[in-house]
Amino acid sequence: MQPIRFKIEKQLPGGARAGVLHTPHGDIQTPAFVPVATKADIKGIESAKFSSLGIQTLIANTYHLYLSGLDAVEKAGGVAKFMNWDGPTMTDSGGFQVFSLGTGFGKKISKFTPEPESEDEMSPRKESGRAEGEEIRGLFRGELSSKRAPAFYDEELATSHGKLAIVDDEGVSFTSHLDGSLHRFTPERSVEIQHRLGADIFFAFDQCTAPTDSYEEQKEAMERTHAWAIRSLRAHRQNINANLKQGIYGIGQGGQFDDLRRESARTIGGMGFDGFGLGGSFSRKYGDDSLQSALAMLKELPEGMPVHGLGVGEPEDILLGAEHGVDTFDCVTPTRNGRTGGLYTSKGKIQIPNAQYQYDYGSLDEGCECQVCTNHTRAYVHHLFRTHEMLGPILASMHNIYFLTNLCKNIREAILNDQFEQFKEGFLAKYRK
RNA sequence: GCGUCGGUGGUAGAGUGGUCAAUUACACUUGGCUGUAAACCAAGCGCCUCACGGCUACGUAGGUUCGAAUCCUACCCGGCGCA
Repeated sequence: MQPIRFKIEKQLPGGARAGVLHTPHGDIQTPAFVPVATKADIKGIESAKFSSLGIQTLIANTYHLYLSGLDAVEKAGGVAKFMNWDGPTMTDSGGFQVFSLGTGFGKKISKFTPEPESEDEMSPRKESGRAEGEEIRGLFRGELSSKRAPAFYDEELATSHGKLAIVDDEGVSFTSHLDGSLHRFTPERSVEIQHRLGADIFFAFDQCTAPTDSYEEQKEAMERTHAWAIRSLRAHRQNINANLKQGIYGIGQGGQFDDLRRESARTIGGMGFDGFGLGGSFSRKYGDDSLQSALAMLKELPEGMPVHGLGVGEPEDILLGAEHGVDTFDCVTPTRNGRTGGLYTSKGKIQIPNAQYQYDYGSLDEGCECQVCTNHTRAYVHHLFRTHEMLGPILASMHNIYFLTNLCKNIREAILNDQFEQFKEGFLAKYRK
């Protein structure tokens, strides 16, 4: 029996759908928002509070837990048990870190060739650093036997421009952002770690890109992601025990190019994954709306395959995604914004530390029924931020999470009641006011 | 009373003849944050101006100097010591 099963309860002609995602640790009513628990915690929020905030599941991170805590998590019986959370969990593959640790940002990231050593400086410090680098190079070079000249790890290159990671076709080499130690991920390694983390749903190792990357770069990353998807899936299928308990989602890429997106969806969709992840980076700072392109993938996927939007978390984007049939959304927005003073309200985002809220004794978001809004005022949360009390970021994060889980809940109900359009228009009219 | 050290922008605290409207931190104002290297980052923060630029400023008042927050004199205020 498959660990992950998805049942669509109702689907609208435009694609929006309400469903139930069955996992070994319970059902997820979709569309659903999935808070990010990078290092086995939703920053600032204890697991006992999850349910009251509408949280049905969460997503932890392979990269971070691999660097610290993997053994402890595994011995505890997996991320969920470790956190004392009895609901479903997911883990991300670490693929995003390949991007966020510096291979992205429009830079060339693959197939570096060795530079002849320059002999211009003789300081002992330089010397020892280089010696270490040489060792690493030799190691990685020796491991690889593909006909294509694989990239190798070059410490100097990696740490220049603030980069910590270098990609090649086999995998990615990176230095820990914590202590600078050297590591390497491959699809097989990512899957193995995710087996040990034991989430109900985990993701294939992929290469994330930015919408500012060129067509060639997007294509290359997409093709590499496809190759890694096959390897991830194969690695997973070889572990029978894990197959009984965990489902694996493949990730499609393609950036801002619809044709690549469609090709990626068809390719990944046809591999036999339990679900599909919309890959990419949808931050507005890139100025390009690659989310629209990503949504082009939905029509290419096998019917009934659950779809997860990776890193999609602004209310407007969740609405847009759900409208096209995205079932689950994970994002750091509620916790990161909350921690830094940004609050989601039905009338748009506000900065609670701003001076105008000092004597505002109204609730954070009028009409919100979350435990923060029903118990505290804007003035109080403002004060907590001004005095740097940790409760401020906690309360703000809690409210934001509720705001997004509740948004998804409302979307779901609207779909089931054939009122999606009305709900969407009503929400946006107020939110964008 | 004598001696001595010190008085700098909202605060603390650099600067000790020109490159000083004045380092830095905090505070303050406002932005930003989309698979978390993020309890973070950025910008602004004397007055006027879109800007170029101008004006007023480093206890107060004078003075030396081409030029002073920086040197001198007096005074005011504060710390410390001696009476």
